[in-house]
Amino acid sequence: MTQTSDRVYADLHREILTGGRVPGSRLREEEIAETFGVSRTPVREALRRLSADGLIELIPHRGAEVVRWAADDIEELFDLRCLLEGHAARRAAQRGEVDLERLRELCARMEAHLDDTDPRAADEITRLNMEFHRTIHRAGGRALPDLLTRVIEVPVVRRTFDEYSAEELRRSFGQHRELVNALAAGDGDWAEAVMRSHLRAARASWRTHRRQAELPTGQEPRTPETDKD
Amino acid sequence: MTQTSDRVYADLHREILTGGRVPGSRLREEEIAETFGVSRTPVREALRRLSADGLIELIPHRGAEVVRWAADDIEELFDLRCLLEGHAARRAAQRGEVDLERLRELCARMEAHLDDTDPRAADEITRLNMEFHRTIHRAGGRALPDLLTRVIEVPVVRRTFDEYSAEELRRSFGQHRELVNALAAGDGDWAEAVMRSHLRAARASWRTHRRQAELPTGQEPRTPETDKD
DNA sequence: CGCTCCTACTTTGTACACAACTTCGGAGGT
DNA sequence: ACCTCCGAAGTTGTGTACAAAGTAGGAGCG
Repeated sequence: MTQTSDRVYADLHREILTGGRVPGSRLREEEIAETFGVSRTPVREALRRLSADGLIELIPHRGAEVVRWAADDIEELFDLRCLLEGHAARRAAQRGEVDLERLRELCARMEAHLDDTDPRAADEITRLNMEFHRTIHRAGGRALPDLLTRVIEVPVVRRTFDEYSAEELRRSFGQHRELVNALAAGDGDWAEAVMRSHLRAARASWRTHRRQAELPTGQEPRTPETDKD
Repeated sequence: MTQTSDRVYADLHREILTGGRVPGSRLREEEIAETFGVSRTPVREALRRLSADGLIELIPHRGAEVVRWAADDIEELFDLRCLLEGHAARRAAQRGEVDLERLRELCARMEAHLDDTDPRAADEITRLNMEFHRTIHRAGGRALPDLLTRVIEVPVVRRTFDEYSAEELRRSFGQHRELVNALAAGDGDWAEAVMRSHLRAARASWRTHRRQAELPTGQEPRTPETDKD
């Protein structure tokens, strides 16, 4: 659990989220064990944790495969995220234990990448943005962070901020700043409203880019394993 | 994963929820392995799953112990449950794919135990009630059931319907019936409202019985391992 | 030609042995 | 008397071997 297993988990986790492991592809224990140069034992533990995260599905005596999410499921997750993160923002504002300085620092670091043309800038923004939201989750209560992890990671799969236009980025960062203001004011209603609109905007953007990304490839009409569910 | 591990997981899960394993007590792999007559390997897998459920906490090189939940944390979980189950009820009503016949059957079976004096009746009602709520969760979307499991199981620890008075039971069952009506009507607002009041009532009952159970024992002021968190 | 059954292979599930880490106790020094 | 350091006991982490289950391919039969 502590060292080898953690490393395998973290690496597989990243591979799945960045698209190195395609949804539907199988994960064989031995193959992964060889790749990382470890035995199957820590690999198994890592796979169980990924399964608990909802990122892969374990089938008895058959192995694991990366979960495929239909568009409807992602829509549902956006709704849940809106609900739970709105709640987290409200609670964080009311309890007043949120680390405002840290949030402002994260805002500044994200804004510093506004005119950054380096392709890796999107990854960095994604990381900072995740940390920004997580900070609010933690301030919202004890049970919220774990719950939100399951809801957020999935729609984030294969999606980073490189799909955002400069204008969308600017608006998104502006909402972050307003969120910090609402939290600083201790106004739960305000914080929840900003968070909800922030996430609705993200969903709208996702819908737009999804349509653009879908048509060219043309691999959607098949729905290989989804139809039997 | 399939046979031995599942059995160990299910048994430990039940032991924790029924109070056989007290919060704060440690779980040693070897002891559990001997008790069940299996090796440590499936025991480890079961412990990881319980950890993912939020029922136990794993400490590297030290072992696992049953999670202690403070009263404030349980309050928070009731809030989240209210939020998510209300959402589930709304969605279930709007989508109209809920199995109304099954819900009515579960209602009838619960009501049949209203005048049952058998002490095991409370366990049966708890089981039926859980199934009633789960049916609605499933009708509310794909991601909701797993999410709600984590939120609901914890406050249910060591608590069954034997603490309910006959009047509380009757009111609770009446709310179930009204919920079915709201779902049948496809009225999302109605369904959500009924669900939320149903759960708020449950929380009020929990608060009352908690105060009664707390004072006699007098073991609360110590807070053994909680103070360091 | 198609269907069924059987065998061989692939992959996961469990047991067991050893290594690594943490913790607690006592001996020694200041 | 107290603090520090060292060592032994106990518990988890990892590696490896074997058992069990599932899957796919081909041979035999209808």
